[in-house]
Amino acid sequence: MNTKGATPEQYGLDTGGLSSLQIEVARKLMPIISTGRWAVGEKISDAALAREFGISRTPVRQVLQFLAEIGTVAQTDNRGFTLVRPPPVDENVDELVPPSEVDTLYRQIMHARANGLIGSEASETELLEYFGTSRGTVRRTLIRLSAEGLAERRDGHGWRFAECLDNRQAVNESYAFRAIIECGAVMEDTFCADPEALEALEREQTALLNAPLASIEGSAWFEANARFHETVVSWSNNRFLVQSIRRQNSLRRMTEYAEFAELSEAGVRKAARDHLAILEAINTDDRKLASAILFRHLSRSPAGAAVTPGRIED
Amino acid sequence: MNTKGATPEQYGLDTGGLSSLQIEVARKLMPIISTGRWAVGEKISDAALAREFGISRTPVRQVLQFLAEIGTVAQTDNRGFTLVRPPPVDENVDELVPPSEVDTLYRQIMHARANGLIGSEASETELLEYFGTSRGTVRRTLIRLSAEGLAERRDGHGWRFAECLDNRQAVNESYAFRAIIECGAVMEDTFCADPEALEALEREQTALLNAPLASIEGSAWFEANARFHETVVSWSNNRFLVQSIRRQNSLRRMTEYAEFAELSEAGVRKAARDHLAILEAINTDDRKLASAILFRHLSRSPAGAAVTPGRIED
DNA sequence: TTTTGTATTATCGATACATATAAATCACTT
DNA sequence: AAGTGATTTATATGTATCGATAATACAAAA
Repeated sequence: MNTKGATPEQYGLDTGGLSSLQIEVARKLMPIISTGRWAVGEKISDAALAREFGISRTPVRQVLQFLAEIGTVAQTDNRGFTLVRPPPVDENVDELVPPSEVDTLYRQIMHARANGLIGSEASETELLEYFGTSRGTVRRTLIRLSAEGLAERRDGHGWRFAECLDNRQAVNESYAFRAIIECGAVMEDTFCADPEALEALEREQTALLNAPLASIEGSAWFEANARFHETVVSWSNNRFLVQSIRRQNSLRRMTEYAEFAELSEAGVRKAARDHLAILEAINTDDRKLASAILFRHLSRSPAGAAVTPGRIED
Repeated sequence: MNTKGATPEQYGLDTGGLSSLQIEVARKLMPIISTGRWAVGEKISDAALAREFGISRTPVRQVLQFLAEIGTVAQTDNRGFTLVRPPPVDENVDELVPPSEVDTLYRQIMHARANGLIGSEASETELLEYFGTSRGTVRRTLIRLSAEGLAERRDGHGWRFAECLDNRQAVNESYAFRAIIECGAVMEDTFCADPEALEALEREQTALLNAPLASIEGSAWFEANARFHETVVSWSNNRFLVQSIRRQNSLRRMTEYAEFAELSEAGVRKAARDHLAILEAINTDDRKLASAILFRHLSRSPAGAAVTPGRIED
């Protein structure tokens, strides 16, 4: 691999002139359009979107102008943007709007870590040469990893990566940890479910329960689960509990890169049923029941008999 | 305020020529010497210390040379360093070895936030000018805050601080979190106390129970507590539980500086008694009892009646 | 009055170079 | 052989500047 003077283009990345924030916006916006929030011909307000995303109008307008170039929207003088036709299907998104450099490197590092290609410690320069990116990208990626608890600066020089959930022991500990955190969260005095969010989760889990297995993407399944657990814990209104679950999700996401968890019919349905039962219990404010189901849900059978070794079910 | 070409000295910081890593080492090393690990005249091995701290010999030697300058140790040709006399009492530590710029700014930001001097959102430049430090320091401090979940980058520009870094709320959440973690740890199947460590803790806590209040250093008290809780959780044999408590301890170590936890006779004795009762229960393997005492120990009275607002008792 | 388009300003990111300093190596003493 | 001191090398930091771009302010149109 060429490690010197590498430009993004060499790696097939053509950012199409969009900045990283703009890329982020584009990748958020396109699915929204796809799901039909606006009818064809309807006006799309840049100011509203800016407010929704919590940023200024400038990057939003730039993305809309980009979408105008590819014919998704049209800009009329003094009348703003209107939808012409929904953007090309989501699968092309990566091609149309490639992930930012940081996103890419983030994935590469996670992948390399999960497969043992890089050790638990590394200096910036090492990574820089190994992946052939710029120092800044490496730096920002590491900062992001550290914000998620997946890496931390060592005293002196270099970075240390979190160990991955790469062995039976670590996975078991992770489950035990989550059981403690999540059951504790549900039983907190300050726990208070948000009805809207609860309903959204119910819809999502019901869909997972009924959809044909073949139509469920592995990553979609993972993210739905992660969202379920994180949302439930967030109702505890305790930032440290939430932070812990986020970290766990990040760790689990990382191992997901290594193994392509094949979904088993039984596992998926069981998990979705559990999730729905938990939501139901929360909805009727039977927190003890919710906690009990959660505990069982997160308890691995001690022998690990029913579970393929090293596989992550939920 | 002059923001260009500013040197630490202009702000009253005299780092004594020590780098941030060296400062850290010095502040770790001096208490170790104080507790009498080495007798006067005994040799202090730089290599061993470097190994212990997980860094190279270079910064350790520089610190030792600094300690030689102030007469704590002596360097003899080809015979390394030997202890001459324990370093000046801990209270002078800040004066002798001022905290690093990042440490300082960290505390300043926490303090400013807690007192409403800065809002929940701020740009780097704002902080930079407000506190009169360098860009790099601001950056690294923010990164650290974000790693601890107390701040996060906003999309676009600027940073957002955690909702209420105003301490009351955060401290309550911290207590609730620790109660969940520690009680969960004690009740784990894999929990197994190490007799030696248990005995050591008992000795330490007994000493705290009986010592005259005036003789108890605030920081020593804090560290003993931190050690107690971390050790108990470590017996759960769950790396994630241990990690969580470590993080909590380091967070508390920082906030402790912001508020000057004055020790109250009643508080100190009560805590030490609680700790001893917990150890006793663990020793007889009555884990339910241990967990119950722990829970009460970590529960703040809801009205907060007995506790000075914003004070950290344990 | 609200929304849109444009101009201005503020902030951050990228880069480069000089400096500081931590790590690694090696020779020497004990 | 182990530990120490000095040297070399690698790495990170500090500072400054420039350019990109996000935020904001403002003018014009609906």
